[in-house]
Amino acid sequence: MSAHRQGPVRSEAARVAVLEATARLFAARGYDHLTMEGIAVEASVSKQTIYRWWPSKGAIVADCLLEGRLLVDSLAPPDNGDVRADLVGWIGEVFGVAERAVGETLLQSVIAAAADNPDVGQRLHDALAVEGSVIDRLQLGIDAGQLAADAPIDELAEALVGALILRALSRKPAEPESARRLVNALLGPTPA
Amino acid sequence: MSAHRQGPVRSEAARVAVLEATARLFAARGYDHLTMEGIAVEASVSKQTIYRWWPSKGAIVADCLLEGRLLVDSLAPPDNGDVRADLVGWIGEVFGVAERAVGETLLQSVIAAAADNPDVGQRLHDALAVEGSVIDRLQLGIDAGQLAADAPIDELAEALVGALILRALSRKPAEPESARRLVNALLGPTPA
Amino acid sequence: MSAHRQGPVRSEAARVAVLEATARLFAARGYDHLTMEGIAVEASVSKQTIYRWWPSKGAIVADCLLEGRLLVDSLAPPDNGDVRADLVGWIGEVFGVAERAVGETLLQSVIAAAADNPDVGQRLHDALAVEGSVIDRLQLGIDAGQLAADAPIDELAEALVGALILRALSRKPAEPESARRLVNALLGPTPA
Amino acid sequence: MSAHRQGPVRSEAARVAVLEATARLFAARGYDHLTMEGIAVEASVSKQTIYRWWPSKGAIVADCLLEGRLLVDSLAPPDNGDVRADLVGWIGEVFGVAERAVGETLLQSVIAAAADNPDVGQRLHDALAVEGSVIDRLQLGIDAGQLAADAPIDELAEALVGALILRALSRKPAEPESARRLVNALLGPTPA
DNA sequence: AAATAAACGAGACGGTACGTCCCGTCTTAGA
DNA sequence: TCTAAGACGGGACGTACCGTCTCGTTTATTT
Repeated sequence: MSAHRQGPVRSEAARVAVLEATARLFAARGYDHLTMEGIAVEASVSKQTIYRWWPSKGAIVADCLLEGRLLVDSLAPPDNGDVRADLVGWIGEVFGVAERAVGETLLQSVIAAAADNPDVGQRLHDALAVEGSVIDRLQLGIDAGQLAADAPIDELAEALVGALILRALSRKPAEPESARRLVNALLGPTPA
Repeated sequence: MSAHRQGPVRSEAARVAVLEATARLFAARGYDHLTMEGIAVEASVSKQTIYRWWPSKGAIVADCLLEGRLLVDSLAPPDNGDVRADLVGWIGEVFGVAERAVGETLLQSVIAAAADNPDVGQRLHDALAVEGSVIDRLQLGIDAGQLAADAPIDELAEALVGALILRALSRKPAEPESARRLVNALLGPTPA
Repeated sequence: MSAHRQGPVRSEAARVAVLEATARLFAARGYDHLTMEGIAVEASVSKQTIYRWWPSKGAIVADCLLEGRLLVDSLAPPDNGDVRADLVGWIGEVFGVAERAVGETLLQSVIAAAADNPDVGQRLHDALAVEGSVIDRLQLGIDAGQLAADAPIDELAEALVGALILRALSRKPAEPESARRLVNALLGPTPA
Repeated sequence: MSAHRQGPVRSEAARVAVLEATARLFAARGYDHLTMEGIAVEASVSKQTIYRWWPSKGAIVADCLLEGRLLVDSLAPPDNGDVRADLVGWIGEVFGVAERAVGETLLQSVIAAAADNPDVGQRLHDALAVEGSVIDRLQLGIDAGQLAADAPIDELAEALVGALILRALSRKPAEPESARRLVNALLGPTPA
């Protein structure tokens, strides 16, 4: 007598194969062109196995995001001493990553996934605006005396990332000068 | 002698029927559930007529946006005297509009459309951040002496709208308090 | 060790439903008005299921023919003792069957199908001229001493059926007298 | 004041262009692939002009047939002295013509057209079995004493042409030997 | 060990929508 | 008033995926 179930357990190999296949296809063709059948074939897994563990392609993408398979670490702003300069540089890099993919996908694809699926939205928010990266960098700026001690870093991070997303959506090229203006508008000019 | 082409001219009735049908279905069921066939039926128009003039559903939605059939005027921030209070109220209203639709669609749907289609992205950017509304309201704030004369209103508008989009994507409920914090973070505290 | 493939097996129910629906629609509206979509609906089967197993409507019709779902047995010439009289009667019957359908279809429809699809052509040839019926009846005529022992029954059957087809194509009404002349021309006059 | 109608009369150029285009496309791609739009483009004529004068593609094909634009004169059996040999040779030639086209079309295409359109059927019957050619040749055979004076040439011609059509439909290759057997079966062996 | 049962690959199934082709009718401008 | 050009509503095409459902095989428990 026991609560243990009988039979084989979930295959880790299948789970990983699905996530890897998804990340691969996502990067290559974008969220829209991602299909359950395509993932199944790419992962050499049956559709049933996918549907057994994930309810939708959005859920798989959310898991990929959670495991850091989609947006690479290089998406964390660097720390070279100057908050403003670091953020300006980071913005350029983010767009660079975005444009690496076919067309210009990646960031837009993630946005599409987020618009389609609440989980992805949550994770996107966390990944970009919360879980460290931007907020941490701003905190370091405060510590270094480059920002006011009471700067509302949560809101600033949100606004900064939001502006980035808006630009990605509107396909405005991200010139350094415009990035600089944005950062200055949010953080104020460099103190004397 | 003439460059005029021969034959019947594009049917304005069909054009309008398609845009109206699209706006109707978009509002009712969201961008994802919007289909070319559905539009054709709703508009009592043949699919071929749609494909003759628009390459994709994204393009139709972009035209709707351009003609103001999707985001109603109520999306322009009001002018009751106080920039900050007006913007806070407006944010709530925007999310209210969004949630009016089935599920919680509208804004998210527009974002999905934008992620899917460059034209929609452009128009979204213009409609929300540029063509007046927010920027105009900020300018009025400067005129009223509530904002610094040299406030970078273009960038601030972009950041504000961006933050809104990010929140819509992450499905964070928009409590007034949080809206207030965001506005204060961007515009600075009310001057004495 | 096994060559058995895995997974579900072809649904016999679907196969039969398609053939029955095809036979029904074919008889009712003719080959030209037969459509893949119509068959799918009538058979309550998805189009994909049809295309999975048949490349074209011609192929489905060929299968119907093979299973005797289109040209009923009554198409075999009877044996009432006199070859010539039996064939004359049979010709009238064939045209009668043909005219039962809307317009005057059936035989013409089969011809259209045959012109359209090699398989149908083969089967039509076999069904009418070879696989028994006419040839068998001629053989009985030889056995009964009503035809010369060395009569070239294969060729005669072919010519007889061919003449029928030609008449069907040219929509000449099939009067008994003309049928009699045809039979006499091919089999020679009744021996004394 | 007069009964003459006003305005331009039917354009002979357009009429001929349509028939020529039809014959060209028919020979090149067969009856099934023939389309009204294709004819209009090929003939540099508007669809309306076609529909003004012909009710269907079948009717156009019938007109082509009537003007001898589809089945060339070479389809008349030659006269080299021996009816039987001439007919055997002619059968081979007919199939040769048929197979000249892409796939194997021509004769089959004509049959398809006949099955589709009563007029074409009539004309086909006349062109092949009546209006001379085969019947005339048989008459010459009678005159030459190679056939019985009372041979039922109308019926024999019909049977002969019918057998040809049946073979075309069933895609049986037409070997000379088999053609010879057919001719002998119909005309009887060469008299001593 | 045997029995049991879940997970797996493969893939057939009823559906929905796609984007294209042609139908036959119609509207417009030019000759 | 006939014509070329071509837009229109409609219907069918053949394809791609959806999410569900068998199959037969493989594997891990539990008797």
